[in-house]
Amino acid sequence: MLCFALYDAAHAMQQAYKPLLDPLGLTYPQYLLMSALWVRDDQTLTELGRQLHLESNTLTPLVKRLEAKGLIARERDRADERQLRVRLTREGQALHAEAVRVPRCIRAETGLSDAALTELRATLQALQARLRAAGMDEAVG
Amino acid sequence: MLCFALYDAAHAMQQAYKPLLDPLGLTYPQYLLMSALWVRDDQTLTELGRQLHLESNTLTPLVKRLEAKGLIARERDRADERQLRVRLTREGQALHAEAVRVPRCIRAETGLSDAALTELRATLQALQARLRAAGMDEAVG
DNA sequence: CGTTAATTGATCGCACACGATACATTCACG
DNA sequence: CGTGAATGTATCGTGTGCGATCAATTAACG
Repeated sequence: MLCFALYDAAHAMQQAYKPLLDPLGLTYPQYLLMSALWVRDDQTLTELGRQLHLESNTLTPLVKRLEAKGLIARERDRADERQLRVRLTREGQALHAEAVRVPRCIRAETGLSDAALTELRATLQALQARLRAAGMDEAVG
Repeated sequence: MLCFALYDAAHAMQQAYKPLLDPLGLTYPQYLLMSALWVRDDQTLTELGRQLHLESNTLTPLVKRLEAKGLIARERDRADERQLRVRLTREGQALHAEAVRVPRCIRAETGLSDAALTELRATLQALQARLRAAGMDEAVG
């Protein structure tokens, strides 16, 4: 059962992150969203949704909790007030410095070589793309 | 970011299962639990938890929902009344026949060869084991 | 210019998942 | 035997995720 191996490994990964993220006051999905903003700041909700493959019904409360922590700011786009722009606050930017060591700790725990890690990541990305493409076909056909 | 690739692929897998599980009236975690019972019937909650890596606070409502659907039966062990034994009902056993085609459909969607699928599964199992082992060490140390 | 269609977020309800805790049952020890 | 520790399950609160739906804003069309 590949499906269970994937489900199980994802849970194990989330639990491995937990002790590292707790001191930062972040949950795992919150960390992923912050990571997206650390790569590129000032994105709209739709843009973040496209990257994380999450809908507004998941993102809206997620973003609101990060706002409540003072890590990000939410404001409407002046040009198109339908769009919500999400930006890092000074605290949110500062947290990046503390968070940089997190992925290194995880990489150590996985015990994977650089090559193995890169290959696994590529395999998973391809798998995800295939599964989503199959889903799209089905919706069309 | 391996962590996101894993997170994302697991979500894609869950979404790929959805259209196949909807006709069966099962969610993805419910399907995984049923699969465990289809492999070995009449297990205690703790045994199921060890296989799925889930706690009682997740399993109890999950099992109750499957009981509400009439797929399983919950009853206390006669010898040790602390333990809850979970058994398939006739309907639960019958559902197995309808569910056998599900993993084949998914395997087709992944586009993975037998060898690639086996290797990926092994890699994920090893990764899960490493991450959980690292977590145990930390708890001890 | 005004009505309609499309886009964007937000809201609601349901189902996990987990930490912390409570409770009942059984076991171990004196 | 009786009492406290250990075991097994259930409950509570928080935080995702998603389907369905709604409101607000903008764009498109006659």
